[in-house]
Amino acid sequence: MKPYLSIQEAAASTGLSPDTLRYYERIGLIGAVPRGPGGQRRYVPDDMAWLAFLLRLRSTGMPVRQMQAFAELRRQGEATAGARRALLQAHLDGLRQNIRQLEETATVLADKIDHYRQLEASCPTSKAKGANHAKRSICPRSGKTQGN
Amino acid sequence: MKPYLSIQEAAASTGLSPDTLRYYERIGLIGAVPRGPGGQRRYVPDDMAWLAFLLRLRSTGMPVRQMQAFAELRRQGEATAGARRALLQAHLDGLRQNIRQLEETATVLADKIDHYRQLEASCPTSKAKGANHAKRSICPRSGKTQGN
DNA sequence: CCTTGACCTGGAGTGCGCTCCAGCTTTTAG
DNA sequence: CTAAAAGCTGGAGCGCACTCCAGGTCAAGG
Repeated sequence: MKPYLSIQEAAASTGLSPDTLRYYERIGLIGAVPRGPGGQRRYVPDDMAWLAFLLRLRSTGMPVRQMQAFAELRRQGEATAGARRALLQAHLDGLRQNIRQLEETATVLADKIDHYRQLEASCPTSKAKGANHAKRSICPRSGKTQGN
Repeated sequence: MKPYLSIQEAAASTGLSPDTLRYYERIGLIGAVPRGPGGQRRYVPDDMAWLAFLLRLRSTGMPVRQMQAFAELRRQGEATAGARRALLQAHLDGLRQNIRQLEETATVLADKIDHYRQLEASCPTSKAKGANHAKRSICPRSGKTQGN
């Protein structure tokens, strides 16, 4: 079995494009991918694992700058383990807060959708008008309150 | 009490900049904010509520294009309630999936951090080398496996 | 009345994260 | 051996979501 992947295979396996892989290398997110005799990149399992981790960071909204910082620390070796842990910890803290926020908004959206559903179900011909806060009937009366 | 907010007050209360508020109006995210005699914008509570909702959508990653679509539907009135609900529902579905993904990554990060912590704690002088998957000792032996 | 600061408009500029391109070399299938 | 496909580099270009600017208007305090 091949002990490495071509750039195209690496692209397929990460979901990134070859251009993006080269870009990541250029900006130092992945440093010095080993090359074959013709100068082509040979992505080894280590590279792939690192890429997968980068993608996780990216998917949680870490900006490229920060990933660069992390990559640089990693390149500097063992001595930076503490700094790397701190960076990850900070990111994780932010992420957890972000998740809470998203969950809150998810319930708000769900409520709004429910509201729409009720409007659609219970206001016969003159359809719903949006999230007005009417207490008695959810059907819109008149006046031009424009709900969301 | 003032029944409206100046653009600056609206900015302060939403966390957006006055420029961004004007920009949102230009691109149709908020339509036709009422104006005072001199042409200045007067943000009324309805506008503020709508803005708050937009910000929720934005914070959950909805692209401006989609918010524009939603705003346009809203402008078209009651008849589009169904479409709006569908749009929100789709967004909510995506959001829920996104949250799950983030949670998964959060645990991965937490694990990685734990791993770092153990390395730092148990490998005396030669500090940690990263997330190698060694089974016996977590302390790095030799060879150049570069962990994350 | 006059100044000062907020506001207005249309349009240009910015930072991020890619994405595409030209021009050339290398690899691979027939 | 040849032709097509894939890779390489350096640099330009792009879409998004703002952000800033010039040049002018308006309004509120002294």
